[in-house]
Amino acid sequence: MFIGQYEHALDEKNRLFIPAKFRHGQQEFIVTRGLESCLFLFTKESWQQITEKLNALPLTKHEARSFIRLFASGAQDCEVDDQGRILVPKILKEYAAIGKKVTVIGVMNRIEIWDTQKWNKFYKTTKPKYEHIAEKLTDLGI
Amino acid sequence: MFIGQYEHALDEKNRLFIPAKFRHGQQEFIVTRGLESCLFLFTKESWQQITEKLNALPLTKHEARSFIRLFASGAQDCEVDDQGRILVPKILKEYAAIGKKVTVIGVMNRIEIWDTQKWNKFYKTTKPKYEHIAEKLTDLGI
DNA sequence: ATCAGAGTGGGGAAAAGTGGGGAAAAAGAG
DNA sequence: CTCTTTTTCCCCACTTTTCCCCACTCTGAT
Repeated sequence: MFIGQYEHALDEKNRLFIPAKFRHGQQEFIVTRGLESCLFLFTKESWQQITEKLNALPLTKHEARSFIRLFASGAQDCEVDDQGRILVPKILKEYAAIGKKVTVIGVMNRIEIWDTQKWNKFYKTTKPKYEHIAEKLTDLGI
Repeated sequence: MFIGQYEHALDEKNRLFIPAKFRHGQQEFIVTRGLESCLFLFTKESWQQITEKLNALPLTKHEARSFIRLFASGAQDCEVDDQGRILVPKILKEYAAIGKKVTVIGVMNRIEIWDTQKWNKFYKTTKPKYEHIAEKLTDLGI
């Protein structure tokens, strides 16, 4: 279960540090195009689960096929080096419009990689909604 | 069940003492961004319950994705050290604008961490309302 | 007075995080 | 196919943060 938020810099060699709390032993991740122009990072296990779910989708639908195409074509293996970093593929870096400053967040079964500016913007606009839903949760006795 | 109010200082290493009455055995908590810019501290068990309820919430896909993103990104594991302290993550410290003096309160199934100044302000403005609501409750036989 | 548990503070080792050099491998040009 | 350029990877050196441990104070109970 990945949770938390971290800021890291992408160095000139496009290497990104993966926080120690996200690694716990994992030597390898799968990166792919995410939603809202961020990148998704999966462990091998959760990648497996997702592809299984995708395969269960009604493939006759044109939309589903297109989605899987983009999802799979953007995916790539990422090895973690001895310093705990991965190399961000150029294509995905461009897709997510990642600059020098990067925000890495844990979202339960996946890790997301955001350009820090974009993340801040997303955070700002989504926060009011968040508080609204959070109030609902506390009303439910949480 | 957490009740009570305590004041503690955050030391230079951002460590916060958790009152003994809040610990009873717990070696680990989950901290998250709370409402009214304080921090929530959950036990692992109630965290589990929350994530389960989250999945049951009737939200549109996009809403759910955004909410889980904010919720998970604001959360973090906190181990209690041998002295009964946790390390407050920098990002969350900034979020709650916590200074040197901290007020820790028990709110039933969660603990809340407030900057003492903020807490006092909140307390002052809410107290009259509290008495008002309390009167209503006594009408109900409580 | 003594003791035990609660609460504070700090030193120092270990781990996390950062940056860069240079070899090996891959890609592109002629 | 060969040579050059770029990309990838492995290694080393360094800074910062986190964690573990010890020592101390304070308060209340016996």
